[in-house]
Amino acid sequence: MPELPEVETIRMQLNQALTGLKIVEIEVLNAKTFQGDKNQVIGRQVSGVKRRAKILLIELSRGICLAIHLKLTGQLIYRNSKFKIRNSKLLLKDQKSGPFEIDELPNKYTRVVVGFGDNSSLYFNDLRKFGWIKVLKNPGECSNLPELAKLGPEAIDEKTFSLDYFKDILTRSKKPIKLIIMDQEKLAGVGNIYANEALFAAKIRPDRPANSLGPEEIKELRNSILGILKKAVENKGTSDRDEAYRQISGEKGSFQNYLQVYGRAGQKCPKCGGVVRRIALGGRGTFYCPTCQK
DNA sequence: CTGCGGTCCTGAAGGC
DNA sequence: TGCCTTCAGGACCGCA
Repeated sequence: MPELPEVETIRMQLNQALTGLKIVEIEVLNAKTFQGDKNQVIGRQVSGVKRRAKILLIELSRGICLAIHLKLTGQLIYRNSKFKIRNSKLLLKDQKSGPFEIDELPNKYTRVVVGFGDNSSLYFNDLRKFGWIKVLKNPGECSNLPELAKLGPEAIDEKTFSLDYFKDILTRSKKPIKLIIMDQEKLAGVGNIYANEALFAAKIRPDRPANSLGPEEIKELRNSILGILKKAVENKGTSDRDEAYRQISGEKGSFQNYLQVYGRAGQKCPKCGGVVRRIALGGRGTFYCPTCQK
């Protein structure tokens, strides 16, 4: 599922691909996915692509902005004319790592298609239909959007996500620590995968009450969150089991190769050889090593 | 304020 | 084989 590193990867790639292009068409295949008036964005040029937490902001001319949340199964795939058909599949040309097979678009999960002036297209695919695109009229005042107004500091930014701030929010709650670091109002951008991985790296059990962490543990957990998010961005995100997340080319990320506990219930802990356990916290799958994490 | 559970949605997996 | 039930999961919403 797309979390901060996946959305940041998509942001950088879209910023490179879309900046300067003019939107000429919006095709809405699932009405609930696109909220707002598409006529307000048609004819406008992309000035840049930003991100806040897990939300993408495609900024357009005249102060209009498209906000996009991929939720669980959203993908943004960008296609231009550098494709050719072979055996009903498409192959991407001029890839450094050699051509790779990608599906034809639109597919059965395509909910919105954005067409640009150079004949390229951006496909919003979303199996579960939880994701959305919203038209914002005042991007300079993104606080107008409830989803943006309440967000905590960016979990990848060591300045606003300071040690003092982290200590403060942890000492105020006795909720399980994993729920706190996944709470977007307290810390923005961490989802289930990176919460599990950061807690493993910091050797802290996910069900520990937040206010039971000592000063060294708090420091260690903050460093783990910052470090893992940065490494995940360097690896262009995690394309795990349900295969939902893709880069805008359709390629997978590679951070799934570095996962230690997420999705590995019953398998050996990579550190101690014990068995990774799965519990439920806040109704979400939670993975940890009972030996390594205290 | 906190905490809990329902809701959205689809496909995979399990039961019989 | 095939139908039916269960479940995952980010964020919101309503209720106790």
